[in-house]
Amino acid sequence: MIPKALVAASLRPLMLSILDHGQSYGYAIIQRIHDLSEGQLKWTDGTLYPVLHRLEAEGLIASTWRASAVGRRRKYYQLTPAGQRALETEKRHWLNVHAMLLKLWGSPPQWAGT
Amino acid sequence: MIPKALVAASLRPLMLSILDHGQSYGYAIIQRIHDLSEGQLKWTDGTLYPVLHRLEAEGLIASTWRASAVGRRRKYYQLTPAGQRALETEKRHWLNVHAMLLKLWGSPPQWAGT
DNA sequence: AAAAAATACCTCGTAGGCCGAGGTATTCTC
DNA sequence: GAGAATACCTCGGCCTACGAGGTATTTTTT
Repeated sequence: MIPKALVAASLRPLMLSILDHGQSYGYAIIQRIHDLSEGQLKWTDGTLYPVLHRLEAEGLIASTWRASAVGRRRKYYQLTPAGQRALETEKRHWLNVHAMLLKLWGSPPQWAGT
Repeated sequence: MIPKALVAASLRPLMLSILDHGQSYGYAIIQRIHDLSEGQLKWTDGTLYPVLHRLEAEGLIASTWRASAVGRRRKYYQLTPAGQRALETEKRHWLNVHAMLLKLWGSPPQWAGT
């Protein structure tokens, strides 16, 4: 199971990235995450909704209630321009840290080969 | 500045990876992180030591006090075999999440090119 | 047409962890 | 021997994931 801290760190970038592909709503996002991770990562709605609300409060996403063909109405979220910019920033930060890890993983440990 | 959650998520993998290159001690590790990140990431000792203690309590690293040529004595930490395995697990988890992000970043958003 | 199930959203409390502030011990410098 | 530098440690406040419990609407079952 993916550690809590890593879940926390990937929540925002994943959310913003998913919405960058088009508007979506709570349950669909949970499903999307589950699929993308091939079952490794499971968000619950208790995790998801607070994040959505926080992102909306920050102006990074905007919501609209809309009826669907089936089932009850859904609250669709979509990226705002600020959200697009935030996504770029999140990307940069993630890649920064990723680069650090690659540096460490790339060169073998001191005692390798002896 | 790197977001708190991302700092938290990278703490353990970075720590284990650094020690995988050879034993080290608190202040040196802080310095190493600072260098690796090119100034992006700054750990404080208030962050570092609790993590080191936790890792030691989990048996992933082991410590030995040793005098140095200059300054006061230092507590050197090194990876245990369990730590090596934990590093591999951390790596796997990180790469899992990284793969999810790449999937999302790799294919362009729906409306791209229109 | 009730009752039950399914879909979809929301919120609170607990627990866990970062990290600023404050503290100790040792060595070096003047 | 006073002060600075090095190195380690700890406490408390704050933030956040998420399980449990809750509401509203639609669909299915009997």
